[in-house]
Amino acid sequence: MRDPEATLRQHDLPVTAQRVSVLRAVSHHPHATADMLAEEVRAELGSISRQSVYNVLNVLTDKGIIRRIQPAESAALYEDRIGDNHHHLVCRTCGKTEDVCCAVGEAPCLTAQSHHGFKIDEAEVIYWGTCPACQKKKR
Amino acid sequence: MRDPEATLRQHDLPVTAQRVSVLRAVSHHPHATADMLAEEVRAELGSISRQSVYNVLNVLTDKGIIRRIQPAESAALYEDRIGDNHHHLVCRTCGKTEDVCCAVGEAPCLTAQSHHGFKIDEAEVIYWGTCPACQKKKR
DNA sequence: AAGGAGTTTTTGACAAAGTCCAAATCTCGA
DNA sequence: TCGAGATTTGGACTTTGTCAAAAACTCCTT
Repeated sequence: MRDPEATLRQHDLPVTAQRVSVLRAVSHHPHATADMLAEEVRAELGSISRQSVYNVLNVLTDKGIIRRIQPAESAALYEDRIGDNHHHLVCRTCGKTEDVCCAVGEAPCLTAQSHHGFKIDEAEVIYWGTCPACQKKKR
Repeated sequence: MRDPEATLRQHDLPVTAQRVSVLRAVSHHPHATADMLAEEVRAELGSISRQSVYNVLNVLTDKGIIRRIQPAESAALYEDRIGDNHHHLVCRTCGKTEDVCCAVGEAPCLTAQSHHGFKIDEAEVIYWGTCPACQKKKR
């Protein structure tokens, strides 16, 4: 994210310290939870309410400025990188999350064979496995 | 699910009324939440504690007798149909969930290009879209 | 068929992640 | 600089689920 303020203005969102800081936090810490981001923002601004973090994250997500991912058994994670249709790799043991390029092609990168009349707009893919660190620990 | 009792015995699980009933409920109502299943079971047994529903669902999931799916913004859903590596189609508006056959092949049906050293064991795919009913309502 | 060891079920408290609402505060155009 | 309208706050509340201890039950053994 080059310039949080400019990004907000581009989307007709009033610029507030909370929004700028949350946006910067998401940018610097991809795949962080709302809670982790709140910590980050507090380090910068001194304080922010829990509700504001959620407000900001919801607005940014609605506007398509950031993307929300919600792997099973985890709080929602947020990321900066949007529009490139990449997917995620999640460690079953420690929850570590990494980006992976789309295996197939353009979004939606997969097409269901029988779509039951649904109008599909996204194919979300999560690869589940064990990260290198957790593989070692288990041995 | 042909015979809930036999299934439980095959997995060395003591047969209890609660387990039999929950298993039957999952079988008759694929993609139901723990809460919906509890309702179902109450209609059959008269009552069951919330904790027992979770206990049973957890045991059955651990044993691989049923499968848990957790689409974003929804409570966990359970289903009977396992081992065939099918995926899901979820309506963004009403949450309606349907099965779709795997678009590619055997499990894990996709392989990430760069796996970052992870040992991948499953590729979970969720197709997001709008179901026929919700498409009509919006117009 | 009864006894008992070991599981399950139940009950009630607790926790995490979010949302709802109203009051206070802030942003930005005029 | 003012003020309308949007945002932030604080606190209560909801949902989904887990923890722990006591009561009840299952099923093996005799």
